[in-house]
Parts: sequence; C-alpha cells; structure tokens
Amino acid sequence: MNIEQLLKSSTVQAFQALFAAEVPETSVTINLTKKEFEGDYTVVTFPLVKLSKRSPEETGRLIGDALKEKLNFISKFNVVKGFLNISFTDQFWIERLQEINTNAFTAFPKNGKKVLLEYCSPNTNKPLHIGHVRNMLLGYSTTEILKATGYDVTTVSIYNDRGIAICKSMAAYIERGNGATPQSTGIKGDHLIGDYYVLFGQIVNEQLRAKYNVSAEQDIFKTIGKEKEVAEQETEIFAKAKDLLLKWEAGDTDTIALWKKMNGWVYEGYQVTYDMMGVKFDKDYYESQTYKLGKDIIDEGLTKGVFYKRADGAVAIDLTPDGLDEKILLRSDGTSIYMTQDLGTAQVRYDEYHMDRMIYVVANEQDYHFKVLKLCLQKLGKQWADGIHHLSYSMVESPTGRFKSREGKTADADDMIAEVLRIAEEKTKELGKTDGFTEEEAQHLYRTIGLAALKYFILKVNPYQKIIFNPEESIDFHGNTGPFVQSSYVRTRSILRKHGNDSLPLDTATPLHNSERELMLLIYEYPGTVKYAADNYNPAEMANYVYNLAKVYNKFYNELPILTAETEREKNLRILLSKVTGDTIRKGMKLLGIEVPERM
RNA sequence: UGAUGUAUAGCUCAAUCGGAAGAGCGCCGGUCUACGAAGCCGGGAAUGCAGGUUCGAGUCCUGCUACGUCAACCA
Repeated sequence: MNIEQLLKSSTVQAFQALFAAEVPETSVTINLTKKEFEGDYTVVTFPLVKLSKRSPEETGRLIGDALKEKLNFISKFNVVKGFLNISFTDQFWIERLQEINTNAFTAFPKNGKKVLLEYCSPNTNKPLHIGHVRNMLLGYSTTEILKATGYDVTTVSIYNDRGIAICKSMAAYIERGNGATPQSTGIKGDHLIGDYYVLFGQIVNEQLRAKYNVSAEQDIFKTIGKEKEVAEQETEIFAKAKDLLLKWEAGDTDTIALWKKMNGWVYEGYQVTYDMMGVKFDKDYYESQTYKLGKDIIDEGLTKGVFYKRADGAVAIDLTPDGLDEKILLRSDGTSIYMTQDLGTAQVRYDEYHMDRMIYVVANEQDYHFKVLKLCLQKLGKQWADGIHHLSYSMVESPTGRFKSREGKTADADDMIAEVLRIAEEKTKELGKTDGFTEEEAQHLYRTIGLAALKYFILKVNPYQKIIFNPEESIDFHGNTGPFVQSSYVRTRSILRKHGNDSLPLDTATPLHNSERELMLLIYEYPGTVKYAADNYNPAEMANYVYNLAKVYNKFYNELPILTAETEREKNLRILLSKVTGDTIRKGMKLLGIEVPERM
C-alpha cells in the first residue's frame, strides 16, 4: 500500500464532497510530519483554500474530519495554520511492521529495461587516483541501486591504453628501466608504469636544462620562454616516444610486445585496487581496439547532411542552434579524434546490447563533450540516443584546490585506502573491540570498517557537489560516517544474538512510543528512497537514508529497554523492530557497496 | 567574451513538483559497576547581494558578486 498516494486521493475526494469543487492531485502535497509537531503525515492545505473559500485552519479541520471518517486507521489529527497533521493508529503501524518484515516489501519486480553503465575508464599510464575512487563508488553504487529497482544493468569500462601517454612511459622505461619488473622491484604494476611516466618528465627537464644551459635553481620554462608542451617536443626522449607511437601504429613487433607487457602490469595493479574496492566490470573495452571506430558514423552523418565537410577537409557539425559551437568530428587528415571514437563506440554498444539507457560516469569536466555526443546521435535520428545520460560528478579537491600530481601521494587511491585501513585498525584497537578475534578476523574487520569510512565519506555528498578532502585530517569515524552506521547495525545484531531464535508473535494492540513510531515510519520509507535514488542516479540519497535510520534507531535504543521490556508484547515488538532496522541498514549499505560486520 | 555548475551555522554537508530550514565536526555541559558509549541528552550559531512571481521562495524568474569547469583538428 502506498500511504501517501492513498492520503492524496482521499483528500481530493473529501474535498470534492465537502466543497463541491475539484482539485487536481498535483496541488495536494503530503509530507512526513515534522518532529516538533504531533502526527505521522501532513497534508498541506494552503493550496486548497482558494476553492474551499474557508480559512486554512477550517479547511484543514473539515478535511481532517472527513478523512478520519473515511479511513479507519486514522486515530487523530491536528491543524496548525495550513498544515493538517494526521496520526495513524498504533495497530496500523504494527501491521505495517509485519508487512515490512517480508521479502516482498523491498523487492522491486524486473522492469525489463536494459542499462549499460560505463565507469572508471582510466588511462593506463598512471595508477588510480582519488577521482577514480569517487568514480568507482558512484558507478558501483548506481549500478546496485538500478538493479535493486528492477533494471538489468551491464557495467563496462574502457581503457585508454594507447597513444602518446603510454609511449612516454615506454620511452622512459627503455632509457632507464634496466629491465625492471613489478616482481624485481616489489612495486605494484600500475605504480611502476606511473613512476616511468613521471621519470619521462624528469628526463625532459634534464635534456632541456642541458640544451639551454639552465641551472637547477631556475624554472626551465620561464627561462626559455616556452610552454612545457611545446618545449618537450624538442627533446630526444620525446622523439623516442613519438617514434614508439609510430611503430606501435605500424604494428612493430618489439614495440607491441613491450606495450603489452607494460599494460599487463598496469592491469594486474588495477585488479588489486578493484578487488579492494569491490568493483568489477561485466565487459572491458580497450581504446587500442576501438580507436578506429566512428568512420562509419561520419559517413552516415555526411550522407544525411547532418555533418559537413569543411574547406580544409575536416568534418564538422554546427551546433550553434543548440547553444553550442561548431564541433570538429574528424581531422582534416581523416584521422579520428576522441569524439569520433565515442560516436563509434556508442553505436557498437547499441548494436550489441540494444540498451534502453546508456550511462557514462565521467567527471563534470566533460559535460560539454557528452552534450555534443548525445546531440550528434540524436540529430542522426537515433532514437536510442535519448537514453544517453551523463552521470556527471565534481572533482575531489584538496583544501588548496585541485589535486595536482606533484602533490603526489595524497591523491593516490591505493595510499588513501591503506591510510584509512590503518586508522580503522588503530581506532578499533583503541576501543578494544577485537578481543576474541583471530588475527584474520581482525584484519578483515579493519578492512570492512576502513572501507566503509572511505566509501561513505565520498558517497554521502551529492555527485554535483565538489568534495573537499584534507589528507592532513584523517577521515572521521564518529557522527555522520560509515562506521557509525555499521556500529548501529552491530547493535541490532547483538540484540538478536542475545534473544536467540524464538518466534516473535506480535500483539497489534501494543501501545507505541514515539521513538518506535518514528522508526517504523522511516523504515517504511525505504522502497520510496531507493526509487528516488534510482530516478536521480544519486547514491547520496541512500547514504543519507541509512544514516538517518541508524540515528533514529540509536535514539530508540537509548530510550526504551528492549530485552528487558516490561511486557512480553513490548519486548517482541522491539526485537522485531531491531531486526527489520538491521535488515534495512544492511540492504541500504549494500546498495552503497558497503559491508556491515556482525561485531565491531 | 560565451556556456555551465556551485554559494545554507566557525568548518564539512542535508533539505523528494515551491510548503513548518536539518545533521555531523569543533566548542560547552550532562550521561556507562553497561540490552555494545564508534552511542544518547542538552546549549549557541545559517539560506552570497538586490529585485520579482506566489497565500508561501534555500528551491522558480531577472540582474549582480565570488569561486570552479568547459568553449582544441587534446584526452
């Protein structure tokens, strides 16, 4: 039963009977009653007074009387200005508790819609950084939320595994690598390749200093008066990287072998991080295999007259009518650019999956890019392009602004994870919570808690909001945090362990306390919250929800005795409330990709 | 210059078609011989500025200010 919908339609009917006037359902708003007033749900009567021609108070009273007459589970109501606060009977809520305690309550039926969701998609010349962490968390959680609401979701990642960037790492490796491997150095594969990418930059600097006779104290690029991107092209090491790129494109055996070897190390390294984060992809795409895609779409666009060939030979589309600019889609020499590939890849994916929606989890730097992508496909008359959605998110920044690579370790994903696990271990030991744990169990617990802290910290913020992360101040474990929610869950488990497995007959005539009602109302909101989070592609909705639930449970827990309740029926009710609270927290956290422990 | 996003308490964040502005951190004060104190209870503090629409605006409209991002035949 959808209570809010029922109240809404009942209000419309009552209004018609009372005032012989029709109000649209859209003008009736139902909210949860605010805490400082008595009631469960509130009907806002301000919009109705025009037609009722009575004061807000009188309108509220009349509707309240009519509703109470019609719906036998309304126990009472009060009117404050234009707010009609309605209370339901205790029996009604206890029946809802029974309803909640069934699997059907949180299960959405399959809706037959297919979703393709792309996320993570790193460049293979560097380890994952904090931005990828946010991306992975959003991508994973959104996938879980969509699945929970009935979608059939396929996740994909695309690796930017070719191009000048990886060739730079290769060039530096050839120059100074001495055959180093992850095994010989003990360095994680993606970090090893990242180190050579950094080394490439250092070699560029060395060579420029030597060439222009710039001392170590002076800033090279200021001294020689050239942009870094321009100056580096003058160096021998850059020439070698460029040469590797050409050889790669020509299919040179040795070059391809080295490229495969080094990328292989990177994937091994990424896999370790993925396993730690708990993410996985149904399908991997590689730019080396897709970068030539898109030419067909260009031809199609030219034939249809949607694209045009400029005098210089480049293919473009004029998006000025849509408030954008002229956008080049193919270089004048006929080679692809990023957009060409993305157009082609989108078509290939549609041909393969025939998905109803295609979601790209990509940072908001690329808002413009995805607007163009979607528009191009729509203008080509592809219906499925309407289902393209760019799940855009803001950057994670340090207190001084954007994380720069030279700030080094602070922005590295693996370091960040290691740090939060270390803190989890430290705090857990401080509290003496692992007595009786084996070493293996303890380690698993630290990981569960640490990852919860990290994941929740990032997911609780709306995607469009930037996150300020101060590496100097460690992620908190108190208050609005993942460990807080976990610890509330652990309490519910503790209660159930002590109680045992006895059945819990409910007496629907048990009088309810406020904190019990508050808890039931919130649990009852769970399916609506999941739906809302799915519709808005927003895991933060779920994070806020589980936090609220944990908070309300703690209040209930502190106010009322559970196992030592005065009467048997109160005890049974409260134990069942503890159980469904725990179940709901666990389900909600799962949608965030966060595990809950039995003890902590 | 244009497009786009953001601006809420000292700090970090919430606020479901416009409907009664909420948390956490920090600070102060209570609360464990224990149904688990990573908790609970109490205290003070906020919608960038100026207009407009509305019974009602943090939310919608106009203008302004500040910060971010984008506007490559880069990715």
